[in-house]
Amino acid sequence: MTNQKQIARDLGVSVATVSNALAGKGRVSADVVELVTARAQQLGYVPSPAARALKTGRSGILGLVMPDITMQAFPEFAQGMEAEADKSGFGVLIANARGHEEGQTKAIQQLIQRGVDGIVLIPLRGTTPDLPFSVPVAIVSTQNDQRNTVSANHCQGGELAAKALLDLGHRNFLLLGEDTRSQVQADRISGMIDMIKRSSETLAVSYDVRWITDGFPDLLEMQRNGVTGVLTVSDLLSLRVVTEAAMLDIKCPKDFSVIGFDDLPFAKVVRPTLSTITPDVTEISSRAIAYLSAAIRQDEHLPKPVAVEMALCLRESVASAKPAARH
Amino acid sequence: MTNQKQIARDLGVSVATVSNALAGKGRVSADVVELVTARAQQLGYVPSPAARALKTGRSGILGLVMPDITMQAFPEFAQGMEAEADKSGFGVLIANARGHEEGQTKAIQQLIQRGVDGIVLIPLRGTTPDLPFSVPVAIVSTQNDQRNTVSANHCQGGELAAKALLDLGHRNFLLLGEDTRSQVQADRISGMIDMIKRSSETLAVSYDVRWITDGFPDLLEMQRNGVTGVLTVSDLLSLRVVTEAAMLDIKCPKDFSVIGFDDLPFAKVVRPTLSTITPDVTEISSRAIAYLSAAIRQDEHLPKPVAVEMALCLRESVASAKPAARH
DNA sequence: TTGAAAGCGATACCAT
DNA sequence: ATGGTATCGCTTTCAA
Repeated sequence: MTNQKQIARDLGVSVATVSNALAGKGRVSADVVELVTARAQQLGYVPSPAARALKTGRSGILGLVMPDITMQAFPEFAQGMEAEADKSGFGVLIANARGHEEGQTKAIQQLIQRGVDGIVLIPLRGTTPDLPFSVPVAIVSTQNDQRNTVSANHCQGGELAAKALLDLGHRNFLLLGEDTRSQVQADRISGMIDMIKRSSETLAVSYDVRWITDGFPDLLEMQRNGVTGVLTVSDLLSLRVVTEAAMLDIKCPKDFSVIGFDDLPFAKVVRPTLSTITPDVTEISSRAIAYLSAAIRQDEHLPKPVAVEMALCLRESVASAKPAARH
Repeated sequence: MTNQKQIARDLGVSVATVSNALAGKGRVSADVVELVTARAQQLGYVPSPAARALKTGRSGILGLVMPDITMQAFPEFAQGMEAEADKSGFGVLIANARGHEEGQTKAIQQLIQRGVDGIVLIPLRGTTPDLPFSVPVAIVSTQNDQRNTVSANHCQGGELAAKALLDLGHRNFLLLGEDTRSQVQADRISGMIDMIKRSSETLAVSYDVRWITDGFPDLLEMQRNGVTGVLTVSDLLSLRVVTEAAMLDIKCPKDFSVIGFDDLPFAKVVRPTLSTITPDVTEISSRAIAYLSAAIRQDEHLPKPVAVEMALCLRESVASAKPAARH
């Protein structure tokens, strides 16, 4: 591989000059800069990241720890992360917690051993990993998590979902979660409940919370109870509800409306297309990286924790409640 | 950060001894090894990857270039890649081609600038990127691609899907693709066709190939034509077919059977659960990495290109063809 | 404006 | 078995 020494020799200048010329810090005459960059180009010079890292103490690499790479919203998040990191000149090294706490700890250790400058951690549900002192960590969790650095505003997302159905005339709700240990899901559900309770002062509303770890709810019973609004914590659950219902000849959106979370790739494809609460992945990624950047350059003032607003995306899976369907 | 020099000073030995002790190459007395490792442990010593990379010329990092991170099978593949790379002591740096060829080229360049030892490339459909000379690249495409290093055997997968439905008595097929430019999809479809044609010597069979870029097929017409077997190139398409059909009161698997590809996460969740042809992601990843490992250590004999067998996974979306439904 | 030289931390060769 | 030291490629300080 071609290096600065070779360029220096070719041009009869010193490596220091080559380095300065390439760094563009203006210590060198324009002519020399011209010459050096031209020759560098010619030789296809690529600076050695190892040497630079050794000298500067920074690798320019961030680590991304996911609870389980097959987690639903991972692709979008990894994509957002990569794009935003790239804007700030960072590369992204991925690590997988493999679904358990030891894996998570190991993933963090490994990233450190690989010399990352900082880590973005999406914690496993229900765990509070002990963080390393050696590199800054940005935690993407939920606003109710003590150590949260940035997250979507899951409560507000839940409120948004509930409000959308309330506004369409729905009064009786099924709230569907998957895993009670997930703080994210708990926040989404609590947002939904808040909004429904708030409207109960002026309206006759009801809701029932179910977690599928206790078994999938009986949709026929749900219908008998006059439920027309289903709010789930994930598009995957929405998909399950819609298709299970179809097998019982309960049709969405004719018989009930449903809103999920995360705008997973299939949501636009399945019929009916699924309404969803979408996180602003770009904004979340960009803030996580801004936090790490600040921490890495040892800024005094680190960005305060924030919860990024979620947005409602209405598709075919919601419709107005028919008067007949109301209590 | 603590380094070898510090350990050497603490123990009154030389850095060379520390390095040798830690490397465990047996040049040092057992006592000293003991001492050194103990002190290293105490101080939480982590070797500097930058220094090691500079000296050895290897970063221990592989790059993974995806066509578009939101591509359907990405999470599984990234996970498999990361796990297999980890086994061989490599880290994985992700890069996103962002759906276009320039992005793909840029992604490759960037990984090189970050000092990766090798690259796993999943090419964008219909592109033949020019590869760098500086690092080895393993291409994961399809067996009909000249430069393929390892891939799933998409043809065989297509045959498997067709055979499964033929065996269940289906005779009239709709083959559904998404994008004609995709070599992977072309191979899957051609495998299906091969199998159907082969059986046409003894059976009365028919098939119709459609690409959804030409519009989504008319499922009512399909039913009128007596089609009971639907083979798609992706579970996402299967999902669309099943749910679009449900809206027309054409039920799967009562009225037709469907098999897709890739075993996407929702396939087990939607009702009916979707039958699919699954790639052996672990095997593919492991072979890609074996290839790169060999290329990196400049082995004479690089592994030959291989196509890894795909497997059939039968779920609720297929059933025997009812005699009445046959021609 | 340019150059010489000192490191960054680990490795490996050559002495001892 | 152990130590001294040159080296990897780059950045940065200090001199010229």
